[in-house]
Amino acid sequence: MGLTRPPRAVTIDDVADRAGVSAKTVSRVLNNEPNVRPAKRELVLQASRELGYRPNPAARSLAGSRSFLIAHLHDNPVPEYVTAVNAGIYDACRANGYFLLPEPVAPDAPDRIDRLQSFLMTSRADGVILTPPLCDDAEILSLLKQNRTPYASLSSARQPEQTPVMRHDERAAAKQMTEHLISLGHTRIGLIGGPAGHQASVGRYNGFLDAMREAGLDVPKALIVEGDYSLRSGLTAARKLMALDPRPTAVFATNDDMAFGAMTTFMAEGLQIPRDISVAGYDDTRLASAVWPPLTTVRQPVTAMARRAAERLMNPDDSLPLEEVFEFELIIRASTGPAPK
Amino acid sequence: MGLTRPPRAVTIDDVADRAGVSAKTVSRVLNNEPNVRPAKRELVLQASRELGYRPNPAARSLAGSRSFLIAHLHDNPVPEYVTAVNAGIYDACRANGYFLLPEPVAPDAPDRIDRLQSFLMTSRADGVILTPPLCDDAEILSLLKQNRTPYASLSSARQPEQTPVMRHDERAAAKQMTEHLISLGHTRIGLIGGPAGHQASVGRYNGFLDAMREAGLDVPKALIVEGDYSLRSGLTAARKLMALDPRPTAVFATNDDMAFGAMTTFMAEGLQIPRDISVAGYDDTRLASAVWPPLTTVRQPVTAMARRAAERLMNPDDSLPLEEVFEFELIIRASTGPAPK
DNA sequence: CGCAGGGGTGACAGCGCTGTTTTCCTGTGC
DNA sequence: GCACAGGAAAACAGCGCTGTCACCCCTGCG
Repeated sequence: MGLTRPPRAVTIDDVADRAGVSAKTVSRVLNNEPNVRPAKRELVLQASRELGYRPNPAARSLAGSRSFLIAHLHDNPVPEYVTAVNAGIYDACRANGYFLLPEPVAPDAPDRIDRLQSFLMTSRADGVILTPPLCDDAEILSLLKQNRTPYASLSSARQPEQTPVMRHDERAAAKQMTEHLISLGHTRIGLIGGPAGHQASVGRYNGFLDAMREAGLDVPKALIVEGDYSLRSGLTAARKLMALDPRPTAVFATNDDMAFGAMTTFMAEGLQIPRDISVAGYDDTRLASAVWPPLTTVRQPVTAMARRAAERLMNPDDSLPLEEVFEFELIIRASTGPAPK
Repeated sequence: MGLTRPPRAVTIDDVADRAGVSAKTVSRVLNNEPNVRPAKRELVLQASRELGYRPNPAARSLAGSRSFLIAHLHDNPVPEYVTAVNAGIYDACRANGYFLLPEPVAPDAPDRIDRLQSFLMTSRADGVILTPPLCDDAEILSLLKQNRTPYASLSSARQPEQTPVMRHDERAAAKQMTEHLISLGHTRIGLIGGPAGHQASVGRYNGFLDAMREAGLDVPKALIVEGDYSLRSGLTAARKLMALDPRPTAVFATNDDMAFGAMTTFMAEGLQIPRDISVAGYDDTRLASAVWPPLTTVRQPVTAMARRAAERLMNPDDSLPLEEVFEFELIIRASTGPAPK
């Protein structure tokens, strides 16, 4: 059983021989270590190029006791989000000679901590990237700490440890989106929020309140419905909002999936969007521009944030601020329009 | 620069000492090699359990000259597809002690062959999973052959080499879908096909023709429009179909994204789906059930196929047939309905 | 009762790198 | 012209496993 392939030739010794230097010097050159005369450096580089030499990662790992692996722990149910994050980490890894190891974490599995521990020990990943909602999971953070595994996160929550955090200002974004709706004449605006435990939910919720309050608008409890970022929850939340009298003329769902769910409910009930009701989302997933009408939403630079997080992990620099804040962008499309008279 | 972490303790020697056997015997037990007496086997297993021993993958790779890495080369633009494939490979890898290494391949980059070569040499992946449309790329197949890298594919095309191929019967699926439309009374059915070079396109196209021909229905050239599996191409293809007189009463898009594009065009033009025009897709992506109206489509067991492909790669068995055919499923939803009078 | 044959086991030598130590060399100051 | 510091380079010893081979001991058979 199992795969075995004939080993390939070129080793560091071949390069050393060809360049007329020691293996260690080759190692120094290829790892950009100091104390090599430029002439020799060039010699080594050329020999390496001519032979098409690629260091054996297993040997490097074993000798250097690092794996050149960055793990991406993910439990986000939206595949596009995971893909976007992966893309960013991948870029950074490639540029630094690391590899990306994506590792799904079952959100509610009771043995997820054990499995994660096992993953950390078997993979020997040098560092870990955390994304919401995993990044706010205290158990996991403490497991990482205990394993002394460095990590960086894409999160909005305050982190308990001194680790790099990439984020955008969700509160400001949600506020702007709400202001957009208000500027269209809406006064009864429903909010479909995320689960209360979820940190991203808090910022978005507060941003919504900020805008409403500043505009002097009332926010009755009934206008705020809790979802869980799933499409299905958007469906049912929208049904609750529809049942109100008077019903809201606009709905801000705090992620695109719930917005899609809400749109489906409204359209199934015969409402026209945005003529009868406006809908806004959050995240600018791929389908936001694909559905009809295309969805007004907020775009955060997920890939760039992930890239940066991975870079920070591979090139630690204590002089950098732990937190980096990225720009978001309001994407106004056809799903939001003037409030009906 | 770079990450370095304090090495962790437990090695194979620790386990050997505790069990009172040689390191080699521990190795034998943990690799399920024969010639170990049950009693000793149990001893080793227990010692290993007590110490929480995890073999160092770098050392295993170096000594055994295999990387325990399965690469997933992907250039499919639909993130959900890639995610579904990843999930399957991941499962199989986990069960076999391998790791999954996803590697994006830029579809049209001129240096993609060089980059891939470099990837194969640096990663030392033991095997590769190929998905459409990459799996039909002759240059890449020959590169793999040349590197003696084993691979398995999810493909519909006949493979030039003796490698495992997981597929479903696209022609039959497309035929069934077309028959579904015909049974609803449609006679003028438009087809939005994939790019001509794309192998999956051919089967779906032929299945469509099969059904039309069997029903004795005419298929004028104008009813067949070529897309490229992107949402945008669905948009424009639908516009061409709308311009026809008489216009089709149903459209079969050979993937969901193009179907979404078509739906958007139709709805933007004021048509109601399925009252005025029916739309069917292919792939059952996550959003097929999320848009309004939910999309009638074909589901192929992508994850299961990917899992199997990876299993076949890790446990080669010449007695198995190279090709395995998986069941598809017609998912009838609300986007298709009776033909208008 | 002796011997071939084979299963069970351990000793040993690397896999291809890098960290550490040691040696060599070059340039400086007096 | 010589001692010496410190940079450049090589020597060396592993990292933690697995492949190979030698060995032992047991069985079955003549």
